[in-house]
Amino acid sequence: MKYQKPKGTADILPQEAQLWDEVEAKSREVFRRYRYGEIRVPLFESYDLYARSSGDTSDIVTKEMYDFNDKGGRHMALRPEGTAGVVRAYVENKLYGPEFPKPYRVYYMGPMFRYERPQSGRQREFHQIGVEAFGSDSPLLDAETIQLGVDLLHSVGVHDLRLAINTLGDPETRQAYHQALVDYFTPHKAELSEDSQIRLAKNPLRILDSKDPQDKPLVADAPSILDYLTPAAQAHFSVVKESLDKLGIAYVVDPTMVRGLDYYNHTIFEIMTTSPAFGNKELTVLAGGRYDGLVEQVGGPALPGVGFGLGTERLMLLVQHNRPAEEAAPLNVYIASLSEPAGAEALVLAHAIREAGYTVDMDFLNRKAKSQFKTANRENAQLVITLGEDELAHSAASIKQMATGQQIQVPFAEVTTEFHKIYQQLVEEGK
RNA sequence: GCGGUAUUGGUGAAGUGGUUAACACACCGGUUUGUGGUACCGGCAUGCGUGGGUUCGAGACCCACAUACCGCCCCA
Repeated sequence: MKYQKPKGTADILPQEAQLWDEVEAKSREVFRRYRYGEIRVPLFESYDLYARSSGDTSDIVTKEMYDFNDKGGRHMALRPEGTAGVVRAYVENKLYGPEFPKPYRVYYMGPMFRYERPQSGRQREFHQIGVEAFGSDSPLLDAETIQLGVDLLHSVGVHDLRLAINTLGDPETRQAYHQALVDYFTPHKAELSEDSQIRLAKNPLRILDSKDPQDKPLVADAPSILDYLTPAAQAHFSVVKESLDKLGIAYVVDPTMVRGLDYYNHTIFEIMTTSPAFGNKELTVLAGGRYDGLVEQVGGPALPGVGFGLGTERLMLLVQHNRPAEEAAPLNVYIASLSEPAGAEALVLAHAIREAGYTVDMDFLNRKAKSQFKTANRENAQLVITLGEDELAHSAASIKQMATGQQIQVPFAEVTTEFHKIYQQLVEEGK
C-alpha cells in the first residue's frame, strides 16, 4: 500500500462519525444548560505556551510534544491538551474584562496531539471535549464542574462511574508537601524502582502514582498531602466535599492521585469506569481540576480557573459498547432508470423530491432493472420510482411501494409538485 | 523511548521451502424482453505490509523498515 495513515491516527468513517455527532450534540445540550459557550481556538500554538503551562518536567513536554519549526523559524507545537490554548485566548481577548460574566465559561471539542506510542484508546491524534470556567475561586464551582462532568457522561448513557478526588492545595501546601516527600523518600532511595529514583529528583509527587510493585510498600507509608494542607486549602477542599455530599455524588478521596500537568492546584478529580470496552480494566474517561495561577502565568490577571477534559475516543468505546447496533435509516425513494434519457429525468425528479424533504438515491452505473431493485432493497428503500421508455412516453412515473409490492403511475408533474401527498398515501397510510 | 506479538483479495481466513494461493462471506454478472427473495451457474489476490538477502526454488527462512495490537513509561 502506497500511503498509510500516520502512526497513531484514525479515520472516522461515516457510520462511526454519526455516533460522534450524536455524542457531541448531547454534550452541547448539557453545556447549554450550564451556560457554557463554545470556544474554537487554534490546533497549534507557540511551543512555549504549552511548555510553560504544562510544566517543563512534565512528560507531555519532555517527550510527548508534537512540535515543529514553521517556515518562519517559529517553534510551534500541535496542542497536547486544550486548556493552555483556551487560557491564552481568554487572556489575549481580554475576556476577564468587566463586561464579561464571571465565571466565564467555555467548552471546546476537537483533536489533541501527543507524540507517543499508540495503544488501544490512546492515539497520537485523539479528541477531547473539555470545559474551562474562569474568574471564580469558589469551591462551589469545583463541585458544579464535577457535577457537569457526571451529567455529561450520564447524558450519553455512561453510568457505573467512580469519582476520585484529591487536593493539591495551594502553592504553600505544595511546597511543604514536596519537601516532606523528598525528606521521606530520600533515605529509601535505593529501595525505589529505577523510574521512581528519577522521579524523586524531577517530580516526587509522581512516585505516589507508581505502579511498580517495588514502590508500593514505600508509597503506602508515605506522608499524605492531606496532612500538609494550609487552613485555607483545607477549607476549600472541605466545601468541595460537602457540596458533593449535598449533590448526592459519591466519591472517594485518593490522596495519591496526581496530575500529568503542573498547573493544577487545589481540587483535582478523575472519573473512571470499568467496561468490557476497556477489557474490563478501569480507565479514566474524564479528568480535571482547578488551576489558579495559570491565567497569570500566561500573562493575564491573577484569576483562577477550573475545568476538565474528557477523552472522546474512550467515551466512544463506552457508548458503542452500550448501544445495540441500530439499523440504517430507511431511504425514502430510490429511482431506477433504464436508459440514459431516463437517467436524466431521474436526476430532475430526485432533486424535486429532495427539495420536498425526502431522502433520494438513484442509479449511476447504468445497471439493469433487477440490479437496481436489489440495491434499493439493500438500502431499505420505501419507494422505488422506475423510469423507462413507457414512463418517458407518458410523462408518468411508476412508483412501487416496496413493503407491499403495490405499484402506481403518477404524472411527473405531480411527482415534482405533490410528492408529499404521494408519500403519505403510499407509505404512511399503508402502515 | 524500551520490550513482546502480528501483518495473506472488500471481509473472515487456510497455507509447516516445491506445480495454477484453499474455503467461506460480501460484491458483481447471468439463468432470453423492465422489478426485490430463494436456488443454480459464472466472475472476483500475476500476488501474500515495504525493501533487501538466503535458495535451483520464498507467502513460508534471515535482516532492515513501516504499521497495528499488548505491556512499560505516561496519560484522555
